[in-house]
Amino acid sequence: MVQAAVPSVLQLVQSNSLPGLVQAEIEQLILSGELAVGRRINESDLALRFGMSRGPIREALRALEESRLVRSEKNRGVFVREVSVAEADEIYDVREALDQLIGQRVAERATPEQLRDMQAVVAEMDAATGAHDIKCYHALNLKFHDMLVDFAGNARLTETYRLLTKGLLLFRLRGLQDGGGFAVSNTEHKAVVEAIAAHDSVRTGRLLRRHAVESRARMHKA
Amino acid sequence: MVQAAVPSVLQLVQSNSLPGLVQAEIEQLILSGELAVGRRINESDLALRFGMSRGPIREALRALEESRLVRSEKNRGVFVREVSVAEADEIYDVREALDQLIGQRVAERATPEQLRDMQAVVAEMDAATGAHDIKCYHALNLKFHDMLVDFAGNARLTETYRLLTKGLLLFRLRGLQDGGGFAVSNTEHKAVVEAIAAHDSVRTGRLLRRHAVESRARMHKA
DNA sequence: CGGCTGAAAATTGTCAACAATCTGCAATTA
DNA sequence: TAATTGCAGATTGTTGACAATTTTCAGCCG
Repeated sequence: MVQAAVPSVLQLVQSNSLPGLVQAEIEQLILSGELAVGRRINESDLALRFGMSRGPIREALRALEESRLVRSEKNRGVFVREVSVAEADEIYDVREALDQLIGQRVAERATPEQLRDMQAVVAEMDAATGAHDIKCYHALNLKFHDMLVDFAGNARLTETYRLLTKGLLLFRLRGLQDGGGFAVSNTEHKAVVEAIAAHDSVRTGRLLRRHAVESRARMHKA
Repeated sequence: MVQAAVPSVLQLVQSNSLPGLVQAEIEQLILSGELAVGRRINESDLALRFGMSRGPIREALRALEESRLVRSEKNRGVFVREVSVAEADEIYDVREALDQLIGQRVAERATPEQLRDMQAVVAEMDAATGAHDIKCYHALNLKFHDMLVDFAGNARLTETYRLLTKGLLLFRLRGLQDGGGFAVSNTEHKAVVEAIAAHDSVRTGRLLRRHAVESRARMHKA
């Protein structure tokens, strides 16, 4: 019996190239923390693990280097990047500007259905806050901001934003701090969603930017 | 700012890897238009041209794919990307937001020496405008905006901005339009530099954003 | 004449081997 | 003992060959 739900592994393998697949795989390994930050990545090990030769692995690592998830030293190997506080600050600078843009656009374009989806996620975050489920809250928080940038309807903006977000994710992996203030953070989310519901693009932009600013402040506290 | 001699080819080859070198080389080939947009890139040809095997070429192409200068189709090859008007519009959306940020930061941080450098480039652009030297004006214009983002003092912002700018450059390669309005464009530059000289970050940000908006409008006219 | 078929050529995808370089450690020497 | 040297193992860098796939084009049929 065949599972028709997933777009079928066959099609995935046919459309995406092998290096592309392992690129996504390695990215997950990094973002999940299984490949510790700062550590060297052994090409042969990965090749063995994925059951292929080193060629595709090297191509994947080259792509990951371009997206700044790894850095490469000639004849020494590629390392999982360590994002410093200073660089996280740089990223936040850019992110604040982009969040304002995202807020404006999403307030202009969000459909009623999309609005309901966002409200649902915010409600789930409330539940996670009540249950003190930090992991769940983080996952939902990521999902929420992913939805926002998607609903902004600008593919290039999405790409740019995701790239920066990955850098921030990498930073948090260094010393996974609690950060605290879930309730406060979700209060800000609610205000954003309300502004979107009112189709007030200026206010949404301002609120989402401020949310980024506060998020940066919470990072500094930890 | 003076270019302090090239850091010697030896050092370059020792620090940068072979794929990294050819990546920069291919990027130049694309941005200079020598590799026409939309055309397929032949790996063997490039390998022959640069005197190496296909391995490093493939790695370079993967990196270029990640930076969206080429797209890759499985078993068919990689193609120089064609940037549509719609995508150029998307890029401009992001660029406007970033230009405002750049303006703010540069107004806060620019040193007197940097200010003089910027004024010098603007003067050169005036000369190029008088001589109707379009090519020269374009080069100086690129240089000017590169200086601005550099002087903003945020490396990640610089990376992000340059990536988007390359996309726009690729778009212009499709049908290299004159666009017109050099004099107008440089008038805007002058206003920006004046605001920087006054260390008025809010005004500089607003002006630089508006400059991007006008630039987009000029693109649409052509 | 136009479209189909299929084999040859061209091209990409992957691999395994070799060369170059780095790392760690033991032996040597002052 | 501390520093240095040299060797062995491990790892990355690059290559050429082969497999898989696509493209091209001549021949054929309607």
